[in-house]
Amino acid sequence: MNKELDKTVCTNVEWVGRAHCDRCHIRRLMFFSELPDSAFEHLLQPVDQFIHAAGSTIFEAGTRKKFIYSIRRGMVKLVHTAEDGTNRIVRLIGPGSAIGLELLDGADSYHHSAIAINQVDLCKIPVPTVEQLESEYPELYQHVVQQLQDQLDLADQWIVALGAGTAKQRVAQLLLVLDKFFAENNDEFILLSREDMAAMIGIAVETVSRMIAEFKRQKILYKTDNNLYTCNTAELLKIAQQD
Amino acid sequence: MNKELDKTVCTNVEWVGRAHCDRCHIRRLMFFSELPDSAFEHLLQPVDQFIHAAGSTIFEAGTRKKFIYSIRRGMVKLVHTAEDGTNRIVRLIGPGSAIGLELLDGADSYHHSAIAINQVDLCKIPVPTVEQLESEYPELYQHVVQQLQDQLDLADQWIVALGAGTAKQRVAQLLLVLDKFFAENNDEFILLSREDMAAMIGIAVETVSRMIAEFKRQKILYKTDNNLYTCNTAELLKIAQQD
DNA sequence: CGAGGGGTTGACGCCGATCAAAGCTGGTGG
DNA sequence: CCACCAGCTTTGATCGGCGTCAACCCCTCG
Repeated sequence: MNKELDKTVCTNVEWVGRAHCDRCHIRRLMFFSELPDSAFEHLLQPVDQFIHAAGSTIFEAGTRKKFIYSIRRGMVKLVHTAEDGTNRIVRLIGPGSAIGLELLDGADSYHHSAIAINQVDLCKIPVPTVEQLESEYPELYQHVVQQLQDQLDLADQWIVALGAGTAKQRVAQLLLVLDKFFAENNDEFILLSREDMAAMIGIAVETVSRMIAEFKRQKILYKTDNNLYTCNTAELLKIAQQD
Repeated sequence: MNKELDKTVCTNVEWVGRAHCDRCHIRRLMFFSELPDSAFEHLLQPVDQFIHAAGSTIFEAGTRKKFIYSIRRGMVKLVHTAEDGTNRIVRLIGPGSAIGLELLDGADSYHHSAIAINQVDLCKIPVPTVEQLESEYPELYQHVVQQLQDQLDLADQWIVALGAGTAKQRVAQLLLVLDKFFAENNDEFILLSREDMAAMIGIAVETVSRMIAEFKRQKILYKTDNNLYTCNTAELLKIAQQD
């Protein structure tokens, strides 16, 4: 695979302000969805809101911080970097999901690196605050369980869909995943860099490029805007599953 | 991949008896490890213990049962079967781990099929019983979270180690995984069928066979007993990571 | 304007899928 | 007890897909 060492990593982060969960207008999507407003009156440590620029690192694998992050907007990749510098994207995380949950479970450092793909808007929640709220409101456990189960399903889907088949099938599957990922808003989705796509499905960058180019030529993949695309899902499904 | 339809599935199951969790001598390994003995006095529905023969199905994906299973002994494979009959092994589960946890989270059917690899000894726990105990003893949530997090880590490891690299590297990684899986007892481990190994790492059966044969010839993999093997982990690591 | 990064395309060689056939093993029944 | 068979494993031969190296294009930014 590709063995590029980290180029200068952009870590452009902007502090938006203290989060006021009791007044959050998307709270039902977020990590504290089940809690009553009163839960936030005496937090051990405050929750802060940040905006990360595209490409900036949210946290790095192995570092011993004590925060989990709930994604409000944008798309995050979880990356595993091997000793030899090879890195593999293990999961894509979007709005409403949380990352760094391994810290809630005795882990003393993050298991992956988390990097913003586009501009990401998130809440940074201290672990002690989560633990405090868990003890006061056991229903929060339900939410953690839900989050973990969802991510486990994602990981399994990753193994099944993106880890087998020919290069063309995998790219088709990947496009379907991206399409579904953005489905809430509209049919359009952001096409990732070829390098990211290659790191997701474990094939060479050039091969990804060839397949994408072929799909474009066959009008299975249309460009609608700058790097917004639409795809013919029926056709992609056929390709992904043939033989 | 291989598209064999289900041959006659062996479902040889033997009921061992009612489980008495309060007297279980391996309870600290099991699903109810944190609970006091008194917790089991008034269970909504009883916990039963079973022995599954090698190859027998514990549950099938999509079926609407209401039980989770805690593995006492043996090895279980979680299998995803695609529409075209292709099946892929998504995870290996061993003693102390639980399967079917998706039911605790609103899922109305199992996400995978679970099949015993060798003889498996397990406890069959009704979901209502778990929910009852969860409400009485919130610390049980911690254990569920732990289980899910462990399985998520396994899935990620699967993606990283078994989903990339050459066929030789993947087989080497797989042997290392098997070795670690059995590490508690001794160095020896059971070598799976070529078909299972192929379904884990997404390559052809014949290729797996070739690689295994090559490792045997190079004395990196020794047969010690019937189908018990030992491996030279240092050498395998070198192979798995080279370039 | 040049430099640099990402994307596309071409040429080539090797890895691994596929098809085919031949050991090997355990189980079954005569 | 042996013959036979079915299923698994091994090995060989062939061919296509894809990784690799390399050149070129396009766009952005200094």
